[in-house]
Amino acid sequence: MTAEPVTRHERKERTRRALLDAALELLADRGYASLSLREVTKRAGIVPTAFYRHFASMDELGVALVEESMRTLRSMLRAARSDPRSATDVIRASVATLYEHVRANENHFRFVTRERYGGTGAVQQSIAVELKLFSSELAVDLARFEFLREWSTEDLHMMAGLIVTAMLATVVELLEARPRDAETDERIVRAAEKRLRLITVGVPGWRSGA
Amino acid sequence: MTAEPVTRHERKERTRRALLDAALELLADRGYASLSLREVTKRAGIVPTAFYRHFASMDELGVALVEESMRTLRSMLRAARSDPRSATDVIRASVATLYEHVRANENHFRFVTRERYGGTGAVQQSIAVELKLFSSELAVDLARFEFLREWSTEDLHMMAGLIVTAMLATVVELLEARPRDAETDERIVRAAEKRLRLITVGVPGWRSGA
DNA sequence: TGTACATCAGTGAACGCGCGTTCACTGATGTAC
DNA sequence: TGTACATCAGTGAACGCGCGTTCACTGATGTAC
Repeated sequence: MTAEPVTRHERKERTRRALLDAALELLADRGYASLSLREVTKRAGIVPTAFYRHFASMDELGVALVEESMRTLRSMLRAARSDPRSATDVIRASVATLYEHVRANENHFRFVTRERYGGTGAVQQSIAVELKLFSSELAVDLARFEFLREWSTEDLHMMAGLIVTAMLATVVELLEARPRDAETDERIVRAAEKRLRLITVGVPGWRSGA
Repeated sequence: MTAEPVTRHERKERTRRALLDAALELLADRGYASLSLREVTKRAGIVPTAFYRHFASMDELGVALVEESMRTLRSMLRAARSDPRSATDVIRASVATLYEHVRANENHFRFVTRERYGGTGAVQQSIAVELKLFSSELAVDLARFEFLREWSTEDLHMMAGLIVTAMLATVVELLEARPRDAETDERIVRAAEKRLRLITVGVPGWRSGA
């Protein structure tokens, strides 16, 4: 039993966290546009007007959620890069990393996949920008592979985009998996690996000028 | 100048059509969940309460939009099947058909791509079901190709799902194309063809048991 | 360490607004004879 | 064809509700001396 002498700054940070978490929880089965400021504050345990001590608007909170979620996605990319399992099978290791990160951060992944095409609000624009950057990072990673050495930058971006799209489809499958058991997860992971294999198995036969 | 002797039934049908169109127009830059009954009726030119003469709820109107949109997608699939251009290049012909249908029915395609992952409402569930059926239809089409003869049903569905996902990504690119000119469209169409080629070029090297 | 004042996260009342839905209605169209 | 009644798409007033935002406030925490 500690006395917990929290500073005012710490308290404020906790409330901010509570607002973000409340929003993420409410987003479990709805779109961001349908969230109301009053709902979020109610769930966070503060009065509606106190919201403005932390964000100027719901849009601002939404963009903060995008940034936080993209941090999760980038940490996943970093983990995939340095995964020792990659030595034996890059695809298997990458999908495994994806799987682990999705299950550990379902709210973030659900938010991104849901809002990705949701409209033209500040949240969606912010996600579009971030996902393009993310896709570019992946393109750089792809360029390191020996068998992709002679590919043009444009083709690498095309492939990266296709992989990101295929991976996000896998994310959606994982989030909507029913029943929620190891067998279903296993099936989805295998399908994701197959998709990636189908994409990469064509690489040697690829003619850039096609 | 005809006298236009419209029956009561015809008038009702026109109003229903006006409601559907009003909703589709409002959906140009927002998600379905953010649409209000009053907005839709206002744009359709009727009083809010008259809405109930046509739909029991906004959910019901939304599901009607899904059915209508999926009819557009199916007509596209039918057109692609019988396209004479396929004789020389199936991929090029299919992407061309997609392109034409998207530009001719932007509202329907925008609606489907937007709402696909939008949440767990009646509209989203309805889209999920219809897209699965659509993907299965495509799998059947794929089975007709000589070089896919020995593929398992499961693998054909996997490939069909990947193609649908890649195609819907292309749809989004077309709908968000800026600037709106022939050059930009051309670039997107070429990228879409490349993606499909990358997917299919791997087919001969595919090991089903991989 | 003790005091006096400043800061500021959170409160609670109040506002005007658009919402979905009810209800009794109107008047043109449809139908039976 | 003409009349009398039925149908029903659309009207308009009204309701209670949750919304975002304003404002003056409270009282605990922070700071200066």
